[in-house]
Amino acid sequence: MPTAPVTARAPAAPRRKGQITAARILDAAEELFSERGYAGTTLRDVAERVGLRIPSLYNHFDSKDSLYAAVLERGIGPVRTVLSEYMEEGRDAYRDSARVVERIMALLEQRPNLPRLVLHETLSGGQRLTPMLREWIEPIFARAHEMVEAGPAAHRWEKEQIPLLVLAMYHVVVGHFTIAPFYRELSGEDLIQKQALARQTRFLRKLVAILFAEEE
Amino acid sequence: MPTAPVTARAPAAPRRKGQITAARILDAAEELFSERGYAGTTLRDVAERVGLRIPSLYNHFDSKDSLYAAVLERGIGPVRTVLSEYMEEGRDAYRDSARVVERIMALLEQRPNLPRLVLHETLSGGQRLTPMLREWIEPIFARAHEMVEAGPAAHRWEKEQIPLLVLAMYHVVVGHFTIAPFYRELSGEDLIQKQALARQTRFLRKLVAILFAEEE
Amino acid sequence: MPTAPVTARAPAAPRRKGQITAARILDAAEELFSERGYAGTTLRDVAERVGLRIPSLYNHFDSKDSLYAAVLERGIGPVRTVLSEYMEEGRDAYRDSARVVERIMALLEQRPNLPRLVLHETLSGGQRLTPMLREWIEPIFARAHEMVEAGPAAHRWEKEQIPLLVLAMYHVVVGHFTIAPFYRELSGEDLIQKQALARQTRFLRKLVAILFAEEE
Amino acid sequence: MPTAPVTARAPAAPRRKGQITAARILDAAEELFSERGYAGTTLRDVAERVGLRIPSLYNHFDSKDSLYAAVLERGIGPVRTVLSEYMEEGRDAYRDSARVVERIMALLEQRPNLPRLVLHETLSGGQRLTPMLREWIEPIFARAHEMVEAGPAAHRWEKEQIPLLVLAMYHVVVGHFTIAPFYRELSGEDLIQKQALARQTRFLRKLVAILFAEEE
DNA sequence: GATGAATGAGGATTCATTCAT
DNA sequence: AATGAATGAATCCTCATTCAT
Repeated sequence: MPTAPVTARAPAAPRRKGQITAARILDAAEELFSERGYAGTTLRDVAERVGLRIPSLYNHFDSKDSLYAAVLERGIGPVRTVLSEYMEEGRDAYRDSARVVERIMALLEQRPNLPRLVLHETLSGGQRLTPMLREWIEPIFARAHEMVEAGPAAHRWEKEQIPLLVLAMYHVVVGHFTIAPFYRELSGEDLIQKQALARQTRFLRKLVAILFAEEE
Repeated sequence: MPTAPVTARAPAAPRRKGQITAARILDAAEELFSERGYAGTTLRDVAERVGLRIPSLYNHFDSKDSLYAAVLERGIGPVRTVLSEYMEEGRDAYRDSARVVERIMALLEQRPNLPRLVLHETLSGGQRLTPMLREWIEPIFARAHEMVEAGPAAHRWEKEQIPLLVLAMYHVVVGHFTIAPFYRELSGEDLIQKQALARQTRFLRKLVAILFAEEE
Repeated sequence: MPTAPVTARAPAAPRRKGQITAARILDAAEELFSERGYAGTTLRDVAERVGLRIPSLYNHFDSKDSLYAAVLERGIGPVRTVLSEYMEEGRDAYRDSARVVERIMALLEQRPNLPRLVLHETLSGGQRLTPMLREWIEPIFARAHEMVEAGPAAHRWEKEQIPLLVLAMYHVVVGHFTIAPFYRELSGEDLIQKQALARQTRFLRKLVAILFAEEE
Repeated sequence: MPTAPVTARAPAAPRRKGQITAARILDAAEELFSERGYAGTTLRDVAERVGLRIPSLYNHFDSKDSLYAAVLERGIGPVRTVLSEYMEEGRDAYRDSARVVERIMALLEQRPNLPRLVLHETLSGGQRLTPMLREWIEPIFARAHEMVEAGPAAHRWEKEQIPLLVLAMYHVVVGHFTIAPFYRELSGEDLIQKQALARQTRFLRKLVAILFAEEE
């Protein structure tokens, strides 16, 4: 999907090559930015990985900064879409709460670099992301908050703990992806493999069940 | 040497001026490294924050790299100590499990930049940290694993989920600190303030109770 | 070829589109070169002003350098023609001396960027212009010199002052055009407008009259 | 004077070396900027001429731009001083009119690159100079205007010709310096040599005498 | 211990130019 | 004739580091 639809139909190949190159640049940049952060990534690295010379990058992006913005946008865009759909879905959101986690996991499976990308921003105060994320994350927190409050586990958590619970879920979901490269280095296991992700999804489902379940 | 053993002598005796300077450099560097990562932090930034000129830094540290190592060492050292104590403590570790979280939280309260520092390493595969952390984190995982297995909640979790559970706890503990600067930007609330940390500790205690509790 | 001999054919027949484009490029380049000099002008600027993309310029000119040469040639050509005519005209050149100024002013009115263009060359030692100008300017100086010597004001000026007088006239004529953009910025008045040029021409006539007049 | 007072007295050599270097950079930059303009001058050229590496320039100036500004300021400063003195001198300015020319010539003899420097700015509309020169040149024109109007030659020139006359004098004075490198290329003679300058000053004095003299 | 000055290495960016389409 | 894409060379500038003072 990143590399353009490539809908393969023969005729009218309009500017295809350029867009493919642009997508390849985005792919390379995404990996590097998510791994090394903005400052730690050089255009030389990006160009090398794509198999281009540095100035060629400028045929597709105006600057390192705008390349970074494009990477971020491409990654966040779909998530934003899914989440905003979810936001508006229905009032009985609690019932879907388990499904949300799965949908997000499915999404991140497609773009496993995204959490690391976002985390880099997060670590530095998110100067770049804040405007973008404020409108994205804020309603989610609000929604989640209200969801928990209305759910069966409401009485289990003090009101002031609910944000912490939401944050905790966020950390567990996102953390799984962010720790992956390090975990691989440490244990040899790749947490992002299909199988590992399935396991984690199951785990998350259970976690939700336990934490949001009614206390008997 | 940079970490300044605080050579105890007369307690009122002011440390050598040089050691004070070194500590101030470490402080500044810690903040910057944890916020911007290694590549994103320049010696100019560090020097400016300390109120020195760049070459003066070299009177206290051999290189940017060794400054970074010193920051890491100073931060991680105490944690390592506490944890290794804990590792060797006794076999009835489960009983202490709740206390561990609190001790770690108390530790991180002293050095709230540490998680972000470590996370930066983590994100990039931890080339720098791996050797250091392998010996630190690995036993913890092992220990935790065995702890959970021996605990009352063992039957609740499938065997293959236990590492995920441990990781999850790690993410929740660490994530709280790493998201702090961003959360402040977003909501204005400082998650690292004494009060917020106390609340989070309470929350964690409950979390542990729920997740590790015996299922009735 | 760039200067487009205007291959005469049917006078009404529109020049080839290519030639029109070439002329538009020359126009844009002339303005930019005269304002910013060779180094300060980029092909991007030129292309933008013409409404083309950079590579298209190469359909009309071999290189930035040859474009510059073409601009220079197109500008200087006519002046050279007029002057060489004048050079050969007659021996009684003095009588025409007033007329020369007017003819030159008329010429420069058509191509007011030319003096700035030449001046840029002049400032840098004229590496590019010297060969072209040596054969152009030198005879003029010679001629002017001889003209003044033979004229009625000869006794007023010491022999060694005559070159300075000629140079002075040159500076006044050329300077009027070169200072124009700055003068406009400063005072709002455009020295190159028809009216202002007419005034300057009258002023020059008077100047010539005074400086070359017989002293009684 | 550019290279610092160097008042040679032995003691207290405070930061002498750095200022000397800075002055040498200014010297080199002045020559190059005046010859090739801002865009045509590279820091590599400057550094080479000074015998430094490029980054060293940044120990003395913040940027190419600020180096340029410093060159301009150093050059224009003294002229500004002299002229502002002159501006306020006395009401009987006409009597001094001849002397002004000589004083300006003396000044430019010290800093013969200045006119070319200024001319470069002038050619491009003087974006950089305008603010600086507006306050410098404008009063001069005003003053000169009033001077001529009050002088004995007033009736010779139409009122609207007076600014042209002032401009003409400006062009002759400045032009002599700006044409010098080209003239040397052309004729081998150096117009900036002491002797040549003396001759030009005499010529200017005569010119003033003629143009501002009473018509009999 | 602190710093001004110098510098090799490298980083982002621009520019003129080429080539295939 | 026009242009998207690619690129070698160069430009300004920053950075970590060294050294003499």
